[in-house]
Amino acid sequence: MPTRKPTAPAKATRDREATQQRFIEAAARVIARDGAAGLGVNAIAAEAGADKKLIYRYFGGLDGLLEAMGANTAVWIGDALSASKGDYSERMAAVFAAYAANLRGDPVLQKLLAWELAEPSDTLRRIDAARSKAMYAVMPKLRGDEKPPEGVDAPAVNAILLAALHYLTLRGATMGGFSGLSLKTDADWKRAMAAFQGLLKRTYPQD
Amino acid sequence: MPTRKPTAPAKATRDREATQQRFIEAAARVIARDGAAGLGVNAIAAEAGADKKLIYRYFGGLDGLLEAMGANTAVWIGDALSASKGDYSERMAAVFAAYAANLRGDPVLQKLLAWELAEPSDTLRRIDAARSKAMYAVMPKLRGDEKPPEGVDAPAVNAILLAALHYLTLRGATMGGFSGLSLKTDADWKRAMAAFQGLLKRTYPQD
DNA sequence: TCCTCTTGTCACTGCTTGGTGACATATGAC
DNA sequence: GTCATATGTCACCAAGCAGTGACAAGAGGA
Repeated sequence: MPTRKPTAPAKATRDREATQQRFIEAAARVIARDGAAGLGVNAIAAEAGADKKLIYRYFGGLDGLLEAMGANTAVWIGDALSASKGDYSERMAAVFAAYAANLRGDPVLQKLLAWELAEPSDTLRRIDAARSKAMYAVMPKLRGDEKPPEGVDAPAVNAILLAALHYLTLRGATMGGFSGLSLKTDADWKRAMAAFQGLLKRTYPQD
Repeated sequence: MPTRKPTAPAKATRDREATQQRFIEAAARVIARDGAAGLGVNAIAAEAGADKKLIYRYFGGLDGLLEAMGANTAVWIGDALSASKGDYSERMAAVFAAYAANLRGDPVLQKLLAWELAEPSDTLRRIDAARSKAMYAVMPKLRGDEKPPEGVDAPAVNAILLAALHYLTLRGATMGGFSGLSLKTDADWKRAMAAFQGLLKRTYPQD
């Protein structure tokens, strides 16, 4: 009795880079669908239609694959800046709105953000560092020459508003709202963004 | 050959309620230590020093146990309200500070909040509903008779600030900071709370 | 043609998980 | 005392997991 089937057709094409890319995209799909919970070499390999052994061979394991995936994250900023006119608070609000819309449409990024809050791991910390560098770099550019008003701790305020944006986005995606504020429809988000803009207006007044 | 050891001493005392309580406390310890990831009947039973079978018998399963645990959550509000003097923004800031301090010292609640963001489940939704009812009930009492200023969407603003508080607390616990704002020491938090208070002051001005 | 290295496939181990059936024993009613 | 029942204990199962060794087969150089 043979312990081995006579043969399998083997992959039609033999292309390491293409296979790696398939793994990376599969990992993103699995995260978007099942979140960090259902993440594992078995699930990713099944999604990619390839063998999990290759994950170890090409990426050294699951962590390596996730880092490779994190390195591929898009930039999602930039164009919001070019279109920014008006005073500081208006430009800030425009960037906030653009960032919010982008975040709301990116389930993978959402899951990564949620994952970071749940369990700190060195891998996640590295992914976060690479990703958030782009965001931090925007802030000074955004500010331009203007100084924040007296008595306003601009970095702290911006961190607060950004934190709220992250939290509300995640809550909207999972629970549909937070603290009595519904966050399902576009109208809901318009209301929320108006409140953000109001806070910015009052923090960085007339220019 | 016997399939069974002659005998085990059996629990010293037989007390269903005490055992249930041991399970509830063990579940809280496991969550505080390992987060939602390492949660499971095996881990909880081991932590409680009891048999997992009893979890099914007494709580109907893991979900029932978690709900029983959620029902035991403390109130964490109330005394902050009694000590609240001054205008609306000052009272609000006092409640925020009290809530923040309480949240920062409650790893179980932190893990539950993070878990809610990661994977929506009916159980978590029920726990959240029970817990947040208390918070929602505070808001109107806090507001008293005063009306919010024209053009201010008070519920949205409060949701934003509360969301930021949650997010920054979780980020501080896992990553030690967010968006360039350090959130490790008490001084860090004093700075953050000052920024919160500034936002409240500007939103709900002189009274 | 032959030979070697890489890419891909599969079977298998060891471990952990959620969940259950079978059993032992303390407790309290009678 | 007698005995039913609640309480606690343990062994076991099927399923899923991460990780690895052995093998097949395409690709390309000599």
